[in-house]
Amino acid sequence: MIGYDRRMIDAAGLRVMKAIADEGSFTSAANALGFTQPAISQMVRRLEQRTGTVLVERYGRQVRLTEAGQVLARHAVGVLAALDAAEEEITAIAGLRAGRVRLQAFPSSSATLVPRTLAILKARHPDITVTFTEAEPPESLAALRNGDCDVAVAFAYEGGDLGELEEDLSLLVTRRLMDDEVRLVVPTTHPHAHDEAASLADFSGEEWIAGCPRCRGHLLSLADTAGFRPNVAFETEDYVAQLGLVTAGLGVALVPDLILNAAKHDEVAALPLSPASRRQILAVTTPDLQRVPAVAAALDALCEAAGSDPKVSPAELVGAKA
Amino acid sequence: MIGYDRRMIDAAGLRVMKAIADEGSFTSAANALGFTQPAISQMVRRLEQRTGTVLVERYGRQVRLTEAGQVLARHAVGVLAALDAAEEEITAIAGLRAGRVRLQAFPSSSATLVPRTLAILKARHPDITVTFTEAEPPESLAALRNGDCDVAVAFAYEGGDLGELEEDLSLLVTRRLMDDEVRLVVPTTHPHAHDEAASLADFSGEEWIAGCPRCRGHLLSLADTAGFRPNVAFETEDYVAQLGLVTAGLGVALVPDLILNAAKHDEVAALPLSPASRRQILAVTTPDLQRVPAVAAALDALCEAAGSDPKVSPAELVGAKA
DNA sequence: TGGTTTCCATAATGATCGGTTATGATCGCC
DNA sequence: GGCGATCATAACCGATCATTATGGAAACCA
Repeated sequence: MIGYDRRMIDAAGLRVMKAIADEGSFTSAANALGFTQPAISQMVRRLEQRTGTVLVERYGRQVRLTEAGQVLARHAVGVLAALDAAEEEITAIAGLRAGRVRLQAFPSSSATLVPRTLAILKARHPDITVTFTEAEPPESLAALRNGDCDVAVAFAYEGGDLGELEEDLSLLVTRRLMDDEVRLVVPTTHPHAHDEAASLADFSGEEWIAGCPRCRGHLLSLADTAGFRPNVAFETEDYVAQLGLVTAGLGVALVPDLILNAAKHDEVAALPLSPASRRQILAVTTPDLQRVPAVAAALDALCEAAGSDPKVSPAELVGAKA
Repeated sequence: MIGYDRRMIDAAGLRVMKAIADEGSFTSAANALGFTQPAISQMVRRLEQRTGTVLVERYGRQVRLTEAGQVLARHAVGVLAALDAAEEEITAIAGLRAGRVRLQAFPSSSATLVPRTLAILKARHPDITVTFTEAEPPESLAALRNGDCDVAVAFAYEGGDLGELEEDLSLLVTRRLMDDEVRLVVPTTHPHAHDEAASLADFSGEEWIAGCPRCRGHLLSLADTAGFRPNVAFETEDYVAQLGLVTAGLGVALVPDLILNAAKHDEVAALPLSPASRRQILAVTTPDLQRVPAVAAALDALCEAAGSDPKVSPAELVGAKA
C-alpha cells in the first residue's frame, strides 16, 4: 500500500494565509514571518494546487484573498492558537513550570524520607504536582511497569554479603538512596541488651516478631545462615507495633535503622548485627521517565532527602535478573 | 537573516501522537494512519528532539505516552477538527456546495439578462449565494478592480466598425455575452417613421434625447461621423423615460435593442441605423476569479441567459488599453 | 512620458523532511 | 528456548520548502 493520503492543509499553510490577510501583500507577509518573498509565493502556489482552489486573486501588483482564501485565514486563528497552547504547555512541563510526578514508596519510608522529599520538591519547583501513594515494593514496581507511577521508592535486602537484589529490575533504572542497617531489637531487660553486637545464633531460642512478607523472608534467610529456624510468634507490618511488642517482652525483632531513627524506642535496645545486614533504599524508575524533568527533579530531591549528594552518587545500576 | 523559526509542533505530529494514544502501539498507530511502523518511530523521535521533551515512554515492547505526550494527544483533537472543518469548507466551495458571487450589472441589463441569470444559477447551484448590485460600467469595473465585485456586466460601444472598446480592460478578462443593436427611436408620427433604415444625417435637425454619459458620448461620436452636432434637448439615464419623451414627440433617441425588447414601445418606431451601430454586452472578471467555481458558474449562467451557448462562444479576449 | 520603484513569478539550487524497505535487537509467550 | 510481536536503526529516495538571482509588469513620480 502506498498510503498517500497527505492532508491538503497544514499549519504552516494556514499561518501563511493569515499573514497575507493581515499584511495585504506577499512581501510584507514574508517579512512578518521571517521568510523571503518567493517562499510565500511558492507556498501559496502549493496550497492552491493541493486544494485545487484559487486562494489568492492577483490584480496588478496587489493581491487579495478569494473567498476560499479568507476561509483559510479565518480558520488559521483558531488552529494556531491551539497549537501555541499545546506548545506552551509542553515548554511549561520542560521548564518545570508544570508537570506531574507520581511517587510510590513503601510504608516505613513515609515517615521521614518521603516528607522531606516532598518538602524539597515543593520549595524548589512549586508548580509541579506531586502525587504520593504508599505501597510495598512489589506493588509499587508493578505500578511502575504498568505506567501508573513515575518513581517507586523500594528497598532490597542484600542476600548474604553480595549485593544481589531480590526484585526483577530489568528494564528499570535504580538510584541508590541510602543503606539502611538492620538491627536486632530486644527489651532493655534482655540479658544481651547491652552487648556490643548481636550474633543471631544467640537468639535462636527467642520468640520472633516478623514484619512484611519480604522482611520475614529476610529474617528466615539470616536465621538459616546462622543455623536455626526462628520461632515466629507474631507478624505485623506496622513497625511501631513491633516495637510495642518487643517493649512488652513478647519477643525480639529485626528492625531497620530508618524506623529506629524515626520512632521513639526508649524502652528497647537496638543491637547491631554481627555479621551486619543491610538493606538498600532505592529509587526506581524507567530510562525514559528518568529524562522527564519533573521526574528527574523528584529523583534529585529523593537523593538529597536521603542524605546522599545526588550529583556525586548517581549510582545508576541497571538491575540484573532476580 | 536566516529566518529559522520553524514551529516545533505541526499537525502531522499531533495526528501521530493521537493515533498512538488511541491505538496503544506504534505498529497499530501506523496501520491506522496508513503508514509503516518506522515512519511513526522516526516521527516520534523528531517530535521529541524538536520539543526537547520525552513524549513516549518505552517499557519493554509496549509504549505509553508521558504527560507531555498526553498533552499533545489531547490538543490534537481540537486542532485536527479545526483543520478538517477548514478543509470541508474549502471543498464545499470547490464543489459549488457553497460559495459566493458578487455580481454588478448596468441598469438596463437588470431588466432581463440579470434575472434570467439568477434564475439559472439558483436552479443549478442552489447553495451558492449570489449578490447583485446595479452599477454603471465605470463603477462596476472599479468595484471589480477593488475586490468588491466578482463579475461585472458591462457594455462597450464599438468605435466606428472596429471592435475597440473604450474601457480600460487591462488585467481583466471579458466574455462577450451578446451584441446589442442600437436603433433610432422616433415617434410613429415622424416622417421617417416607416423607413427601412435610418441614416443619421437625416436627423441632424432633430432635438435629441441622450442617456447616460457614455451613451451620450456614443451619440456624439456617431453624429460627428455623420457630419453634424446633435442638439441635445434632454438627458436622462432612464430608458423608459426616454421612450416616454419620444412618444410625446419631444425628440428622437438612440436606444439599444436590449431595452426595446424589454419595455413596451407601441407608440414609437425603432429604426435600424445605417450604417448599423452595436454595443457589446460583456461579462468582465479577473483571470483568477474566472477560475473560482462559483464565478465560473455565474459566467456560464450569464452566457446562457444571453442566449449565447457558453460552450461554443467562450470568446475570451483580453482587452487592450482604452 | 519615461525612468524608477515595487510588487509578484520563475528558475536553479540545496538542505531537510518524511516516507519507504530491509534488517536487527529485545521482550513476552508457549 | 525458539517464535512472534514490537520498536529501533540504516540506507535510500522523492517531495517539500527554503534560499538567491533574475525577470516582467504595474504604479508612481518628476
